Amino acid sequence: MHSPQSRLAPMLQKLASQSTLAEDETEALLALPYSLAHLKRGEFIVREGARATHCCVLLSGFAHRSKVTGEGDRQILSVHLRGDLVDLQNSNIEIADHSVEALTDADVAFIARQDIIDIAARYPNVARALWKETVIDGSITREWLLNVGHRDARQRISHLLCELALRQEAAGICSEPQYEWPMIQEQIGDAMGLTSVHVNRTMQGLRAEGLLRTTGRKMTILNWLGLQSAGDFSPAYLHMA
Amino acid sequence: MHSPQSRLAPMLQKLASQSTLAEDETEALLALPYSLAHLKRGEFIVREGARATHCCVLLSGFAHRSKVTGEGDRQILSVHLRGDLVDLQNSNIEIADHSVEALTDADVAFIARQDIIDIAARYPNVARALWKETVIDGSITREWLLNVGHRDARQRISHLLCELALRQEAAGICSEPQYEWPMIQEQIGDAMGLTSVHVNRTMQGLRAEGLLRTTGRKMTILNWLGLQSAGDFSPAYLHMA
DNA sequence: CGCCGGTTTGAGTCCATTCAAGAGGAGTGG
DNA sequence: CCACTCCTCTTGAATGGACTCAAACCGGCG
Repeated sequence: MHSPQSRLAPMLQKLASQSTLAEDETEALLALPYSLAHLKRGEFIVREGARATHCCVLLSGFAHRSKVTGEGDRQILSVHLRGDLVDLQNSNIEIADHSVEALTDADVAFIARQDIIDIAARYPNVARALWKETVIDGSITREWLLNVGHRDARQRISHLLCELALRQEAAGICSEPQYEWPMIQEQIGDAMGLTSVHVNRTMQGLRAEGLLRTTGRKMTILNWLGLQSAGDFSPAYLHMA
Repeated sequence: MHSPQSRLAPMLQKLASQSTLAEDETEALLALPYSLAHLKRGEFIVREGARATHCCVLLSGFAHRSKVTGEGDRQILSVHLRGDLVDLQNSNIEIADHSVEALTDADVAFIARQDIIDIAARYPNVARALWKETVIDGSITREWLLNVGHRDARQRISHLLCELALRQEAAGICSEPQYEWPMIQEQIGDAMGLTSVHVNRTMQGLRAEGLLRTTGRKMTILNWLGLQSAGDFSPAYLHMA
């Protein structure tokens, strides 16, 4: 790839893993204007209800998207890692319907909403790739809905662990059997519709079963098949190549 | 609109309510080839795991999308009504990640996947409208995730009632205070992660509070503000104009 | 060394489930 | 027109998974 050095390479890698892009399309994507930012854990990238002006690409670290109920309970909607176009949907709508927050320290690039719209208008195949990205994001959200709606705590948590492990491998961040584990138990609870207390007890169970081990912010999966079956996990919904 | 009579008008109405389309774009959409089918309640339109070949437009009646766990529990992911492009995401992926099923008798039009891709490639603004449709669909799924993850039974059910009432109004199907009610209690349960027994008891509560009345497959909302507040409902996530 | 964020533990409570069984209503066929 | 069936809604009683509300523990860091 002989285009000028762009920090957007992780985004390209992600898109290319799900769509085929021509040379000129790749170059146009890499040539997108962007601004960089380094975020500390807990900083917000977008706030629910704010006017959407930019789309954020994660260059390193982890982020999550969330919404809150009127009573203040938070639902984490998805977890994102390097290369993800975190709030791509904001290219299409005026007002952000959820927040985006850094889960760990993170490097991000902001691309102006209009630039996304323009490149999509100029390159139909790029439009299709971005659209597909949105579709896959939707598929993951639907699986989470199934997870939260119809699986018990042990299954939910195992399922989440499997998903993030697999996505880390796909993004080339980590490989079997050790993975980054960016979430604290309270966040797992907010993602899975459980309390942190119950997450704690359930994860103790998983460890006791010999399925995994955690040390700090790392996780080791000791029994991949076991964890997969504990989580009723099958990766089709991720639509990986 | 002086284009040849097309049964796809409800789809146009839906798209036009969320995006502005030029005359030629409208005509191209209405000129899409399609095949018609009449479905009986309970018939499947697409099955999870099947190869996606067509995209389905609802011309009348209701449909839902769903996934099942390995244990056979069903999660209803969304409910659709006239004008909805029910499985638009299938234009972008090979294998359907969920099923689509008629909730009532319904008329549908099938549009070939490739035709959707082609029209999107030719008309960037149509691509954008379809993409936006996908984005809004995702927003609704995310609100459902919040609903199922962090609200109690009374809130969940009230929220669902509010959403479907509002969408029926937007689609011009019904108007205050009486609405179509296409779901049986077991389906409400499958949508909200509850058992039909508990749905039953909870809805008795809502009726006892004087919030609504149901007769057969119709529902009357007696206290819109009350139901909205019971469901912690605010319509921003629907991204209506 | 003491604070702080995160994890762990305990005991009591509750919302929702399970497992039946019964009632109502709409359609069907004799 | 009645008997029969199927589907949906309703009700009851017992059970249980997850929650609440603390309090204690633990490791890292200033």
